[in-house]
Amino acid sequence: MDVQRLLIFREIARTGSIASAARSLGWTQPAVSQHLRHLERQAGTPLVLRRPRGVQLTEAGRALLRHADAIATRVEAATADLDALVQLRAGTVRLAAFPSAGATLVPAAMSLLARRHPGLDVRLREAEPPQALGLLAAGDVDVAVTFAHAGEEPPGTGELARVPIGGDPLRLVLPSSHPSAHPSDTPLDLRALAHEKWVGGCERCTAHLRQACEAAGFAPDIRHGTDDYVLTQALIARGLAVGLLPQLALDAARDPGVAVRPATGIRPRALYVLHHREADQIPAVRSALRALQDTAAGRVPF
Amino acid sequence: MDVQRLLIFREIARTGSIASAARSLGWTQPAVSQHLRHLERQAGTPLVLRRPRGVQLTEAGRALLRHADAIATRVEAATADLDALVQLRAGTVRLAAFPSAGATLVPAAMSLLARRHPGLDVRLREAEPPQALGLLAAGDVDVAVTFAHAGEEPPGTGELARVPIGGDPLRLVLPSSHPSAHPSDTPLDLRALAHEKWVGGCERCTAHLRQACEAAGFAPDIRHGTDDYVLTQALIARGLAVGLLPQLALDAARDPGVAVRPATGIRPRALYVLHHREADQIPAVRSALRALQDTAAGRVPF
DNA sequence: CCGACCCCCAAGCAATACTTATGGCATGGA
DNA sequence: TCCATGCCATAAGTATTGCTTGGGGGTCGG
Repeated sequence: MDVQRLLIFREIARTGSIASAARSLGWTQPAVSQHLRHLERQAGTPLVLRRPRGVQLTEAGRALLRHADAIATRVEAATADLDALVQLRAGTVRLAAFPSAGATLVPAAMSLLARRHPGLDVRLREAEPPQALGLLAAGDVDVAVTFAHAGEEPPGTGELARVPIGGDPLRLVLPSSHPSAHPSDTPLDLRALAHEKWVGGCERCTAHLRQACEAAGFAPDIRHGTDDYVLTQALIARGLAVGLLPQLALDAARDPGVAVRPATGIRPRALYVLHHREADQIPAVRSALRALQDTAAGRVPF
Repeated sequence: MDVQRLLIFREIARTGSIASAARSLGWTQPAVSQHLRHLERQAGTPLVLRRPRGVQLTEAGRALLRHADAIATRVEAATADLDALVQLRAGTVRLAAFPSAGATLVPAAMSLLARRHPGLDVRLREAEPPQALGLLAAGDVDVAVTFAHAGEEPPGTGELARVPIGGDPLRLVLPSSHPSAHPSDTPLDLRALAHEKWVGGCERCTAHLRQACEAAGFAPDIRHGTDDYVLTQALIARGLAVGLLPQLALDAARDPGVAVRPATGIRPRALYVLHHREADQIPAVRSALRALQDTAAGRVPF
C-alpha cells in the first residue's frame, strides 16, 4: 500500500472530486486520476464511484479514509516534533565532563545554553577523560569535555571529532606558610620544590607531574595520590605536601590555606570537546558545542 | 515529509544498519542510503549516527521512529480492513426492491448471500421502482430490484447499469366462483373479462392494464386501485372485481378465495437489477448481483 | 441545445529512484 | 602488521515512475 497515494486519496475525499484535489495539489487532473487508479488496483476494489459532479466514496473508500486521516495526523505530529528539535524548542544534550571543568566551565556553558534555548534539556555526567570516551562510544553521552597534558596523545580518534577549546595552565600549589609562597604572581621554577613531598592527581596527572619533574632534572617524592582537588589542597594547606594543580581546579575550590604560583616551563593542559564525527549536525549538540566554546573563550586562555 | 521514506527509515532502525535494511527490502545499499539522506535533509537534522557496525538513532531518529511505527500499524490495519472487504469477510450491501420481489425473490437471494458470505451485512429497503431510482442516485442503496411492463421504458439510464434477471408473467385473477375460473392451467383471453369490474395495481400497473385491454379491443372498467396485492386479492375473492397480478405477487401471498389463470397475449413484466455503472466492481455489490441472478434463474422464467 | 464541469485514455517527456562501480574507515583475526 | 570483512558514502548510468499535454465521452443546468 502506497502511503503517499493514501494522502492523495484523502485530498480527493476532502475536496469531493478528482479535479478539485488536483487543483488543491497543484497538479493536473489526470495525475491525480492515475494515482487513484493505482490505489484502487492495489486495494482490489473501487474506492470511489465516479459521478457527474465529482466522486462518492464507496464503503472501502470510507474505511480507507479513516486510516488516511489517522496517518496524516501522525505525519503532522512527526513534522512538529522534528521542527521542535531542529529549532531547539525541545531536545536533550547529555554532557560528560571531568570534575574541575564540570564544576566551572561546564555549568557556565549549561547556564548560557539554558538561556539561549529554554526548551532544551541539558544533562551533565562527571567522568574522567578515559571513561568519557567510553560513554561517548556507548552512546550514553553526546558531548564529552576532556583534557590532555602537554606531550600526551590527545584524546579521541577516528569515530570521534575533537574540538580544542583552550588551555588550562598548571599552577604550583604550596602551603601559604611555605617560604616560596610569595610573590604569588611571579613564576616559580619546579626545581625550587625538588626536595618537597608531593601530592599527585589522577593517574595521568601524576604521570605528567613525574615527567615534568624529570624534565626539570629531579624525581619528585610523590607521597600522596588523589584526583580530588579539595582533598589535595587540604593536604597542602596542612603542610603535608606541595602539588601541581590546574587552574580550573583552583577556580572550582580554593583552600584559604594554600598559595598558588605559576610554574616556569610547564605548558598548560589542553582542553577538548569530543563528539561523534557527524553529531555536530545535530542542532542540540551544535548549540552545546557553541556554548562550550563561547564560555571557554571568556574563561581559559589558548 | 515523505511517508514512504519514513517506512524505509523504520526498516533501518529495526535492522540496525543501512545495509541490512537494504537486504531486507531486496534493494542495494546505496538505494537505502540515498533515501535516508533525503529524509534527513527534509528533517533538517541527522536521524542516525553512522557507526562502524551500523547506525545508531539520534534523538530525532527515535522521535521519528515512534511515529513511523504508529503509521506502519495504521497502514497494516488499513490493508487488513480492505482485505476483509475484498474477501467479503466484512462489508455492507444495501438493497432496494419493490414489494412483491422483496417478499419472494430478494429474501431468497439474501439468504443465499448470507450463506455464501456470513460476514456480509445485507440490508433491504422496500421501494417502488421510481423511488428506488432516487435511492440509488442519492447513494442510499447499492442495488435496486425493479421491473418494467412490456412496452414500458426500462428503468435506469446513463449513470445506472441495468441487469435483466428474468421475466415475471402476469396472471388473470378471478374469484374462485367465477365461471371462467377453470381450467386453471389453460390461458384465458382478456376479452372474456371485458365486462367485469377491475382492480388496478400501482400507477404504472394500472396504466399497463388499461393498455393491454385496449390492445385486446376494450376499455376496462377499473373500479378500484391499490398496489397492495393482499388487498387486491381480498377484493377479488369477495367477487368485487377481477385483476391482473404478477406471478411474484401471487407467490408472496395467495388468497384461497381466488383463482388464477394465464393470460393470452400479455407479455411478462421484465425484472431488472440496477446499480451504479462501476459498482459491480465492488465485491459486496458483485456478490449481491450474483446472488440475485442465481436466485432469479431458479424462480422466474426469462 | 450549448457550455461548464466532471471523468477517462494514450502518448510523450522529465524527474525520480535504483543499480553498478568505486573508495574510505573501523574492527578483528592470521 | 597486514589483510579480510562489513559498514558507509559518492558518482554516474539507466530504467522506471510520474506528471503533462491533447484528445474524447458523459451529465447537468441555463
